[in-house]
Amino acid sequence: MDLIDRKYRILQAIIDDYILTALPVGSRTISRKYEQKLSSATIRNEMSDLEELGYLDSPHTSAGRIPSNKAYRLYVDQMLRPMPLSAEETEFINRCFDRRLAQVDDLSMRIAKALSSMTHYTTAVMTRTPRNEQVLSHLQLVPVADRRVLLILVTQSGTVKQSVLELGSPVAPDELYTVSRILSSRLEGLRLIELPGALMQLAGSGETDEIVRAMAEQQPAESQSDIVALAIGGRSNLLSFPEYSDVDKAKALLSVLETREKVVSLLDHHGEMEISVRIGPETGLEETRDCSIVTASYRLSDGRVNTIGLIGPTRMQYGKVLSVLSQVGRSLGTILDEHDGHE
Amino acid sequence: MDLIDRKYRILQAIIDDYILTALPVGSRTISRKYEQKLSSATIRNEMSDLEELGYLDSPHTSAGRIPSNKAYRLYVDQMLRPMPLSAEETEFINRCFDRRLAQVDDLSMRIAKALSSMTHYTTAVMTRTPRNEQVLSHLQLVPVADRRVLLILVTQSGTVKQSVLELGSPVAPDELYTVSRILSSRLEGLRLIELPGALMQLAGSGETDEIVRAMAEQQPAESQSDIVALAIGGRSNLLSFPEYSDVDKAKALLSVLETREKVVSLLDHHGEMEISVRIGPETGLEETRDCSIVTASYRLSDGRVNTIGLIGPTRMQYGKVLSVLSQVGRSLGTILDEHDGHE
DNA sequence: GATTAGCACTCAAACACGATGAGTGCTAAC
DNA sequence: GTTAGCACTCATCGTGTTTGAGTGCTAATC
Repeated sequence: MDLIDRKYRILQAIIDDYILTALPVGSRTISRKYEQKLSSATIRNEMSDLEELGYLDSPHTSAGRIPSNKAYRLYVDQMLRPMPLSAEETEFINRCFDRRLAQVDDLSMRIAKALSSMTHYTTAVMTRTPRNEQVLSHLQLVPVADRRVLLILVTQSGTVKQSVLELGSPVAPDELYTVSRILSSRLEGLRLIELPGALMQLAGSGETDEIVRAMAEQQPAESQSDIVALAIGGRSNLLSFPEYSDVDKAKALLSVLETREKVVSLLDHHGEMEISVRIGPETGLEETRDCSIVTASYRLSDGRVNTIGLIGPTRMQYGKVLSVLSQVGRSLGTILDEHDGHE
Repeated sequence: MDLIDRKYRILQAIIDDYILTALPVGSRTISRKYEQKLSSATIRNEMSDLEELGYLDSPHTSAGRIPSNKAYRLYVDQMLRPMPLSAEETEFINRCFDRRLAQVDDLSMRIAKALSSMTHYTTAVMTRTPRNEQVLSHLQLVPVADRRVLLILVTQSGTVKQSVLELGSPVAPDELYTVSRILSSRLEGLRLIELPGALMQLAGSGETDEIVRAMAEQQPAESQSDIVALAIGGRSNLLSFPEYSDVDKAKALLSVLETREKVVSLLDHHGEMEISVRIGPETGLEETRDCSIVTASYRLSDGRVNTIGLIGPTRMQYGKVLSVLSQVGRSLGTILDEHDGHE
């Protein structure tokens, strides 16, 4: 459905204005601020058409019009002008990645905070580590208490997973080191999901039986699903939007952010796009039917997938958000290249 | 200042009622619901006295009275009746600690969520690991990339710290294992803050120079301050309280929860008490001047300090909160005894 | 002397009401 | 096709009124 040039421009003006003010926009406003050649009456006619076409809604008869989800869709897909970031903003983003990169979790939180302070939306950063792509690089058993042993698994991507094993009888520290060396050399290079099987096979081979069995028993439980790390920043930003001046709405949305599975489902978009914009019901949750979510996903070379998501009212500053996200993508790319380049 | 019995009872009734309803309570309410022997006029006289004594405030002339911070203080210190938990509640708390205990961080989050769902307040759990009490148990270097090495430090308490070392030139994996064994046996038993010094001394001893030096250089930066892990749950609960139906107030409080240092300062009370209740301005932050914070601290045998805090309006269900917290303390104690008992 | 009934008074909250003004749709003129 | 003009709608805002929960005070009662 092509919109003739003028309708198109008017629609764009309406969306721009509404995104800025959150107030229903009337014909007069457009005529004065955006299309000075046309009278408000003309605009009115066009707006009437646009409503009929499903691009505009009217909250009530005398209140101006607001863009529909369909309009936002069109806006995002076709109307968005590239909106370059200021030098300070680019600088700011780069500085976030500047320091010696600490644990991923920490970095995620830093990204989340930075993005929410730049955009004034709420940001969630998810790092998903698929179990079945993780390859064991090193294994270490460390005595903690008498019959309690800390098992440390290091994967080739440098991720560390730890868990505690309960043993039936005490084991001497020295023995643990020996077992660690043996197991480490035997199991190195296996994918994590293959561990339980491999351990079971080794289990019959001698005195270290019990440790191996304990490991074999514990692993399956943990290898079920991917490891997902979440960091969320800028929750309080939500409360600045007039759409959440109703406390109940704000509460509902905050509750969603407190439910891990819901946040994951919001970030896990199934499309193929690197950057995706989902508007209103497209977000997939009832509670977010008048939110929009913009996500960007990056697949790291070690198989991990990083997803950054911003959430806000459907009246979102898509232009700004998309520019910021793609700049972050570029910066992140640089970092990761540096990091993995020499492998 | 002793209050004669009747005044005391009336004050208690007022506080109880206000905590329940959040509405200023009038003389008639007390006369009907709490002190049926007395007429509202009598209550009025008593209330007038109580106001003069500083235990009650009146929002305006014809609106009943609300307890002052001084009243809450008295309430917490002297009026609180022990309020045993129901069987289900105790059960619920125990279940939280039931499963195989995963990483501390995860446990913290579980505690935070559980407490906030039980009490309907917001919960923060802080685990502070003092650098200078941490003793090295094991050290391992793991190759990640060509000139990038993952350093894993395991302390005697079972905590794992990891960091990435940048080397000037590549090192063979086999060499890393050898170095790990040597360093591990040499450094074991040292406190973490002693590491840089010890490493410096070792640095002259041979070909492994570079690795040791890299470690020595990195450690000081990290050993500056304690490690503090934070988990916060139940933020959205705040929005259920009528005192936060004003979005701006809610936003201000949520912002505090987003500022790590502020949360830490709220949880880090300097008193000696295991359980502390701070009311209004006693919380120490301007932003929380009409909140109360109840914290419970537990010093673990390995030197870590665990602090659990609940935050809500000064009109807080102190009885319930204190019972829940002390039950959690008991459960946590059991867990930790099990955990450390055999050492 | 403590308690209570009674009464005048206060004040926030709720409600009704009209004025205001931003907006629309329609029609007729340009 | 565009625009001026006009009748109409409706949320918002200020105003005034009512209502009711509350107080303080005084005088009568126990």
